[in-house]
Amino acid sequence: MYMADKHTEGEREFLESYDPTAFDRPSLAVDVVVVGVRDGRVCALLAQRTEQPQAGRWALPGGFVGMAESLEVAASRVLLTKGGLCDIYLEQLYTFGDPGRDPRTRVVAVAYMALVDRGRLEDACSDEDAGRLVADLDVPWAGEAGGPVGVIGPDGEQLALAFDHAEILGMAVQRLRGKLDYAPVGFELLPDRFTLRQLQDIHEAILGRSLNKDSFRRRILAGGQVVATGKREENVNFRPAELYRFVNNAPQWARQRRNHG
Amino acid sequence: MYMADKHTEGEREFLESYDPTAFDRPSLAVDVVVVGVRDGRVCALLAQRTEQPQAGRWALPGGFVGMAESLEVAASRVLLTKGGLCDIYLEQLYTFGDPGRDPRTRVVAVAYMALVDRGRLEDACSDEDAGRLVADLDVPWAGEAGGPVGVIGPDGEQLALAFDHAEILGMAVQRLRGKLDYAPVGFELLPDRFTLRQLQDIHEAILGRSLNKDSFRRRILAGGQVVATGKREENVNFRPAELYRFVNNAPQWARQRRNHG
DNA sequence: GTAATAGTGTCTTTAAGACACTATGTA
DNA sequence: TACATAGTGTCTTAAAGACACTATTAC
Repeated sequence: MYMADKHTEGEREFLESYDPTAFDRPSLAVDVVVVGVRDGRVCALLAQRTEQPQAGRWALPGGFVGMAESLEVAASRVLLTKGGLCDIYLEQLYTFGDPGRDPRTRVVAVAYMALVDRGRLEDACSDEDAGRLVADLDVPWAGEAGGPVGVIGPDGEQLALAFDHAEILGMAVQRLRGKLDYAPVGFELLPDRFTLRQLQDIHEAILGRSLNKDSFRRRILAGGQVVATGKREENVNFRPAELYRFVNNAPQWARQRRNHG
Repeated sequence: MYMADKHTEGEREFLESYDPTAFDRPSLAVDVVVVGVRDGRVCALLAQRTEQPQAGRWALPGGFVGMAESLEVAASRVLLTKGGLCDIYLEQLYTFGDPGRDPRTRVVAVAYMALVDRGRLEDACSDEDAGRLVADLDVPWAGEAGGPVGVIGPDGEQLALAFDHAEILGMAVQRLRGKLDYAPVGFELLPDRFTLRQLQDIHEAILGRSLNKDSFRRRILAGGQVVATGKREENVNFRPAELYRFVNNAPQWARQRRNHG
């Protein structure tokens, strides 16, 4: 057995018991939660499984990690080959490794979360392929409690998720909510130019509750991460709002945590 | 190649390309950062490597993940066999998978963080074994910036860390700092009965800065997570402080996130 | 008594929530 | 003009920081 022998000392046991070919080892995969916000609801990209096991169920895009490939590169590859997306924000979420989470064999999945604006999300989905779908999330808990999260299909029905992917989606929502008050999450989910109202809608969708308009504006404007462009939105039936853009001025107390790579 | 074939559709490529025996796959290990606080400094358990590669350098306790073993169980096993510790707080930190992080072969490490009070930490270290050490951390950044973290030996010298373990320690410090204001971190690092001053010392050590005494007391007492025991500390040369204990009253807005298992 | 730290009361400052009000676009 | 939303000013409230003050124990 690989298990450490208690009778040897220190790190020696670690090395002596190590033989890269002698033992079975788990398969290693990455699964990517591609998150967007659409009409005030958080949504994610899913693909319907066509083969056993779990045929017909909806799964996160994923793939196995190659021997010479970093986890981030594997996630980017999945994003490109299964969603046609590149150059988007990506961060590691959590690693799911319960034996039995995949009925075929032991598969440990490193989950990543990608944030895309609505336009790019719909491009990823409109690849004619009927097996792909952007589904709204149904979060049954408030605050940061956490737990599994369901998905709602285009006709309002609950979709069946494959494996432990409801848990992975739950972790993504939990992480998003937690990051919202110290990281520029919203800007990854919006186009380059956006109104403060659009940004507030994003925040409200992620948190699952409404926010105070005045306080939100004050907080965002005081934060110094947005700057007015002098331009205004068009094609609206009422007073058009100022368009802002995100600036990464990285103040000294910078709290950004991008890829930890 | 494992890489998805772009010419097939949906999840089919995922399944067709999958053969659990056909391809090399990374080894999977867990590394555990056993964190404590000692004399106002955050410290961690390390073991000196006795064999190549990286012989003489200091490493986190770790071990390979068995085929039928969950990641949490593997981390608990490492904690028990390499530190004699059981039944302590454990949470997943981050997964480190850069090719080349281990010179022997591709090893992906799921890092966990364990929190122990000072007494148990010193028990873990005092196992006569000279290859084991509890070392103070040297955090070269403020706030939540993140980055590698060094360790200081008993004579004040900087110790050489193995592999990417300085990065893993950095992630542990970053996570601890981030959790401090919404999770009952300090209680895991203290004995059952503690004074508010001890709790404040823990917070200050983790954050690396001093805190306002009044505000800290108000915040902790208002939080409802501690209750006075009516007893006082003993063997001090001045007015003894009230001893408190932690209560998990789990209010409805509960923000605890223990093991995500 | 003195020294040293525990613990309280209160003022100031800061940021969020509430809400009334003005501004500016379309139809 | 009416209407709908954008954006501002100000009052209230809650929590943190500052600081003076009292309390209690060892010596």
